[in-house]
Amino acid sequence: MDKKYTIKDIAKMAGVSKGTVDRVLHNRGKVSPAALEKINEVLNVIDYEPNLIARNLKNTKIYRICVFLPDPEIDPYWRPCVNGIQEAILEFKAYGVIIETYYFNPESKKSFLKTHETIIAQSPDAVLLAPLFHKETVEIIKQYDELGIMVNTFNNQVESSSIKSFVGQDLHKSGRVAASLMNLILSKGQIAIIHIDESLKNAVHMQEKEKGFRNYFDEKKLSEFSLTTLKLKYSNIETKFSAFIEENPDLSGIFITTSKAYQIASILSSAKNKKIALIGYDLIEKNVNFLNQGLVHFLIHQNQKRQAYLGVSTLVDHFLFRKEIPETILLPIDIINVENASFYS
Amino acid sequence: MDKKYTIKDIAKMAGVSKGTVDRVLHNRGKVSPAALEKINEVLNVIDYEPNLIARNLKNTKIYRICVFLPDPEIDPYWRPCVNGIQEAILEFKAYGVIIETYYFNPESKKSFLKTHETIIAQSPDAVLLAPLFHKETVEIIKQYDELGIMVNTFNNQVESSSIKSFVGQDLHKSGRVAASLMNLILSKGQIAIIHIDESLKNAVHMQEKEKGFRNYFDEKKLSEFSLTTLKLKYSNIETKFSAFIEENPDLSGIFITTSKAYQIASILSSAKNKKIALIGYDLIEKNVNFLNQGLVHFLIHQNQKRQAYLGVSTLVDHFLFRKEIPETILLPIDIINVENASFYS
DNA sequence: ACAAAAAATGTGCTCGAACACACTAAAAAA
DNA sequence: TTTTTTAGTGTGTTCGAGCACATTTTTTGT
Repeated sequence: MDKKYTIKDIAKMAGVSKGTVDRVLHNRGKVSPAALEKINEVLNVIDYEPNLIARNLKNTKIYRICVFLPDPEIDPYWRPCVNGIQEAILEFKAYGVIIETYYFNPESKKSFLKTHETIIAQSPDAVLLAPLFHKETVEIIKQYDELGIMVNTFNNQVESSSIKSFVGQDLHKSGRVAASLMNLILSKGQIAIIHIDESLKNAVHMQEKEKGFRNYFDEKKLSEFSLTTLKLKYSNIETKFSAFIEENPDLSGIFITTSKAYQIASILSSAKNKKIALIGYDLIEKNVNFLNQGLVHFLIHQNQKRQAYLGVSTLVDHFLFRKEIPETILLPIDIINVENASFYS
Repeated sequence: MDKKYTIKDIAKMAGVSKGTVDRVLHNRGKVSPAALEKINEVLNVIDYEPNLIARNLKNTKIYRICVFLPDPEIDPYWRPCVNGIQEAILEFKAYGVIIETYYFNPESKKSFLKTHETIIAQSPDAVLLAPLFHKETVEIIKQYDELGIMVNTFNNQVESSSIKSFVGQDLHKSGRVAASLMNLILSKGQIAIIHIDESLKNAVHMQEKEKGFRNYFDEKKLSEFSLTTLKLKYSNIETKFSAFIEENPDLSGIFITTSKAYQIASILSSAKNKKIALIGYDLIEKNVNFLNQGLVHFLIHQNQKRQAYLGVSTLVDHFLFRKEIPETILLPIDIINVENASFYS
């Protein structure tokens, strides 16, 4: 009853050879109607599942997957991705899957394209890609497509018909989540939406979050709040933000659309400023420190590690186990405060 | 460089036969010091990883894992677990792993022990167990141990030296998480901690959550709050709770330690009561409905589905891939509000 | 009716690890 | 010296799917 049936079993039951069973199962070669019927009869009765282990054993092909992402040395946001990929490397090494990471400078389209060339030269079976530059991304995806290289994207969404899959988060919704939390902490006042980013290549990212954030307040008709947007660059954070605080004494909440909440928290802490509600992104160490100090109220966990891991593992599942690659995997928008933070790192 | 080395490769390189390499790798049989050294030399240079696929192919053993949990028909709390197990069944069927579920009546120790007998009769390789009755659990675990059946537990923690592993959540911490959210919604007032449970077998569970909840308020010295505990049984919820509301007009928050928040929300909604902050557990449909209506503010996601899935998959990983079973897997305490709920189901 | 072509079916090898078994050579016991 | 033991090594088979190739059967053409 529980027995695992093999092709040999089926052949014996149907009174044919395993070759014929194989032809029926894979719909290849010539099979007489009589044999077809006999085998189908058996297949209808028993519950045949091919042994994936045996199937893959024969397949000595080594799969090469290249992961193409910004250099975490330049933008530490990508550091957790590397960990997720590392995990995948160890897990799938034993299955003959080689996973390699290639970094590019997120500031430089040239570096992006150059890294792309390097990857092409490796002739991988698939590429997992963090598509920062829209136009260039569409271009290189076209190239991969022509070379028959499967492409999967993560973190940033790009609309292209050649893209098979995307792993990431709904940024608009994550902005709304932040807004709902802000609305819980505060009952009125001015709220600043602050974009801080070194590369400014994440403009779409940040804007999407802002839209979601504003959308929540608009939808709920929360007129007792006023929302201001502020863009900061690495070089001018301290001066520009201090000036902003000065000009807006009623500021009661800040939503930081990137993982740089700690920079704002740090300025606020040294300024011994009155309580301002702070909501940011990502469980990086500096952010968690300020969360523990009570200066940051909530962090939204983007789970880059899992994004990268899933990006790779769906590809591996496809190659090794012929699983279908889901079109989009949207990771949950985890709400983190000081009490549950420890479980997410 | 990237090559996957096989035992045959090593044998050739060391100038011995694959049998000798096998003896060295598995430390069995007799090997001359000379051969040992030659092989170790090769092993030091290359990075040999046995092909798990080939290893498992030979192993035609069918593993039987029995999952032992309360009947979801009696307590719907366990419904998601069944889904998680179903997922595991499909995923591991192809590897010759049979996973069967056995239900017991959570109200009846007799049913618990009877189901246990049924499972013993199956002589499984491992059991995944939701240990409701403490004394009986310790007893049956001893039996499993003597029969060489591996035991893994989930959801409820039981201290026993024979238990190999536990998958669940830190209940004390989850109480603290609820408290921190409550403290965010309210600035003062009376808060009720309500225990609702049909079986009352989850007493330890609920108490642990209450302890964590109270611990938060104690630790923060939030004297502007007063905490009251209320125990409700299925039969008397409506009357007893209505009376409680009447007696406590200042009640401003309720923390429900089980998944029955919807029952309280339903009473509050029909009573057209003034805003009372509600925090409960579990993303069951009725709870999510009240979350969407704004009557429930937060739900804490216990992720029973994942608990059950991980409970099974760690066992499978152990049998199939000889992975070590982690002693405890603590799932994150997910904070859910109306904005991010959709991503968790 | 016979050869040739086409259709249908069966056989046998491969993948890599694991392990049983056969075998050789050297050491110990007779 | 011959026999027995044991240390050490190699060979060969198994697992199940997949596929190339060989073989048999049937059909077609002349």
